[in-house]
Amino acid sequence: MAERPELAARKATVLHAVVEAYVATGEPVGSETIAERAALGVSSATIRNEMAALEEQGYLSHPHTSAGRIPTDAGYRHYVDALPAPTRLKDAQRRQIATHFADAILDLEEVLKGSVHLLSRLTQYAGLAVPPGPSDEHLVRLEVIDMGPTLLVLAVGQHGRVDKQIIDRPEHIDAEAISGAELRLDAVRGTTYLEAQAALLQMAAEEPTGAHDVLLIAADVLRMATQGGRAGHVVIGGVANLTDETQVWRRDTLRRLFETLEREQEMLRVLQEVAVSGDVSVTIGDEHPSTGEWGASIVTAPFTAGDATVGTIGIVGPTRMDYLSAMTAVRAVAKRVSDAATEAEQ
Amino acid sequence: MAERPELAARKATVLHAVVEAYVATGEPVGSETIAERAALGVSSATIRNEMAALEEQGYLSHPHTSAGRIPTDAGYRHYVDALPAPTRLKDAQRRQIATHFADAILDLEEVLKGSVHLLSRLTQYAGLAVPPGPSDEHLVRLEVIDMGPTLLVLAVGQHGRVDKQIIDRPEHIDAEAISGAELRLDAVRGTTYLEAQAALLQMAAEEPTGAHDVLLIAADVLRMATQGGRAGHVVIGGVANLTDETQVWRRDTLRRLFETLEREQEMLRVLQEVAVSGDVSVTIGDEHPSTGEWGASIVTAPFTAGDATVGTIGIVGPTRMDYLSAMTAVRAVAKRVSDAATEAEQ
DNA sequence: CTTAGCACTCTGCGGCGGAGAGTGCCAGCT
DNA sequence: AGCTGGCACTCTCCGCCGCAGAGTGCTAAG
Repeated sequence: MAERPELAARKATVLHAVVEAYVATGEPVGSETIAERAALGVSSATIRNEMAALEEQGYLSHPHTSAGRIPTDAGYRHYVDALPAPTRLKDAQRRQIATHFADAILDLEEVLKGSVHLLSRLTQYAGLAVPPGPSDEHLVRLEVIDMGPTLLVLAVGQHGRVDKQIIDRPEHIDAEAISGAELRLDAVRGTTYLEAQAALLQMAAEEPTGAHDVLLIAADVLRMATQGGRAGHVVIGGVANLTDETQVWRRDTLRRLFETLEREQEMLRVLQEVAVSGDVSVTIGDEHPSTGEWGASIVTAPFTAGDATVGTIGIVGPTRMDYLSAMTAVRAVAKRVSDAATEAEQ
Repeated sequence: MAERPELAARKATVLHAVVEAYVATGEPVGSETIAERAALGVSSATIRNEMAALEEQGYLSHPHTSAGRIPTDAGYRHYVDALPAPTRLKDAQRRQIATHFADAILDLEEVLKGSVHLLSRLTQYAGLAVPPGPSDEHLVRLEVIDMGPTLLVLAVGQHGRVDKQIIDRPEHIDAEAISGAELRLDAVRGTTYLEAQAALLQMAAEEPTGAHDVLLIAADVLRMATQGGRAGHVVIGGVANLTDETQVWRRDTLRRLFETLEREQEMLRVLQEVAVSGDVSVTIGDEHPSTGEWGASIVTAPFTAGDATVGTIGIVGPTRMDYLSAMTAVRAVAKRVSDAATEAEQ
C-alpha cells in the first residue's frame, strides 16, 4: 500500500513480462509462463505472490478465478512509462519509411495523407493526423471572385492550404465594389490569417463605399477558417485494420469508435486533449473518456515546422497494443513529417 | 426449365414473400410462414413445391436440409426488378430530407458530404457519392503563385471546385516570367478544363519566352486534375453502420470492404461500373466482382445539373438489404442533390 | 522470504439426447 | 392435373454432463 508510486523492482519486472506476454498472445498469462520467460530465478509460486500483490494494487486483473492475469489500463501505463526511451526501428520498417519519404512532396496535406497510411501499415492500427491550423499561417492570396449570383472567397496559405467559401452575393455588391476591394485584399498578403482578419475589419471601417461589405465578407471567411466549425479537420487512414485484430474489439465499442472517427470536430477535440507537447504521448483506455468508451489507446507525437509545433500525428488501436513498436513508429514518422513541414516552410 | 425468363405469377409471389421475410427477420424462412404471410389461399405443401422449383431455378437456397429458404443473389435481383417503380417515402424520412435541404448550401462538395450522411442515416447503410469531375466544368480562375522556392498552381472551377498543386520552381522561371504569363492564364477563364488545357499548350508554342514554361506547368496541372491519379474522389459517410447489422457480415469480408472504401481510385472505378445512367441502379452481390467479394450490394442514382448527368450518389449495404426503402431514399436524395447542383449551375 | 505441494475452482470441449423446425414425398381428393 | 393432408426424415439448436487442463491460493517447511 505504501509503495504506490514506486514499484519494487521485481514486481515491475513481473508486471512488464505479463504485459508483453499478453500483448503477444492475447491470452491471460499464468505464473508459470512468467517464471520461465522473465529469467528471475524464482519459482512460479513466488511469481504468484507478486501477481496477487500487483492485482491488489490495481495493475493486473483476473477474468475468473482460475485464469491467468491480464493487465489493467494502469498496468499498461506503468509498462509504457518504464519503456526505455528511443528504440531502433526494425530494418524492414526503417526501409519502408525511407522509401516513403524518398521523394519530397510539397503539399503538406498530401504528406499527411501518405504518412497516416504509412503508420497504419507499420503498426496495423489506424493512423490519424491533425494538420496545421491556419491561425499562424501566412496568407499568400486572398480573393473575392465574382461568379454571377454567388461570390467565391478564396484564401491561400503559405503551405498550400486553401480555404474557400461560396456565398450568395448580396444585391448591393456590384462588380465595381469587388474590384474596388481588390487592392485592399492584396494589402494583407504576407500577414497571418489572424492579423489579416483584424486588418480587414479596420480597413472596412475606414471605407464606407461598396467595398466595405466585400472586406467584411472576406474577414468573415478568415474567421470561419480559423475558428468556425470547419476550422480543423483530421486525416484518417487504415481503419480497415481496426476490423481485424481478431476478437479484441467488442462489436459495440468498435461501432462507437467508428462513429467518432467520422465526427471530425469531436475527433479533433479528443486529439487535442490527449496530446501533450514534447515527445510521444500515450493515452490508455480509461485515462480519457473517449478512449475508455472505445477500449482503445491513442499514441501521438507532435510535428514541427522550424521550432513551432504545428500538428499532431499518431495512431489508435486496442488497449492491448504493442506500445513499444507503436511509439517507435509514431516517433520516427513524426520526425520525417517535421522535416517535410520545415522544408515547406522554406 | 422453359420458363427461365418469365416466372409464373405465383412463383414470383412466393419468391418475393421469401425475400421480404428474410430481409425483415434475417432467419431462413419456411413454407408455413409464407403460406400465412402471402395470402395465396394455398397450403404450405404447395408453397413447398414452389420453393423447391425456385431453388431448382437458382432463386433460393438452402443452408441445410431442414432449414428454411434464403434468397440467392439472383433471387434478390428478381425481387428488385419486379419492384413497383416509385414509392412514397415514410413521412418521417420525407421530413428528414426536407429539413436537411432546407437551407441551400452553395458548395456542391458540402452538399454531397451532407447528403451522404443523410443517406446513411435514412438507410442504416453507408453512403457514397462521386462529385462531378472537372472535365466539363468551366474555369473561373487559373493562377500561378510565386511562393519563393516553390510555385502554387491554382485552378478554380465554376462550382467552387479548387485544384491546387505545389511544385518546385524551376531555376529559370523568375517573377517576370510569372507575371508575363498572367494575361495568358486570364485568357482561358470561362472555358472548360479541357479547352483551357489545349489553349495553353497552343499559346505556349507561340511564346518562346520564360512565360512559355509557366503555361506548360499550368496546362499540366489541368491535365492532372482531369485525368491523373488525383482526378476523382469519392465521398463516403456512415461507415459505422456497416459494423452493426448484427452478424450479417463476416469479419473477413467486412475488412475487404473497408480496405476498398479507402482506396478512392478503386472505389471510383467500381462505382462507374455499377452505375447505369437513367434512374436508380442496383448491383447485387455476385453481379459485380467487388460486391461479390464483399457480400454486399450497391444502390446508386445519378444526379444531374441542368440536363447533364454530373455525378452519382448512393449506398452500400449487405445483400440482405431493404432494397425498396434503400432505392426510395437514394432516388429522393439524388433528386434533391440534382436540384442543388442545377441551382449552383445558375 | 522462498518454495514445493496440493486442494480447489473455473473454463472449454466433446458427446448425448430431446425438442423443434422444416423439408420431401406420397397417396388421395377435387 | 393440381392441390393438400399426413408423415417420416433430417438437421440444427440447446442444455446437460463429465472430464481434462490450466491456474490459483494457501499452507507448511526450508
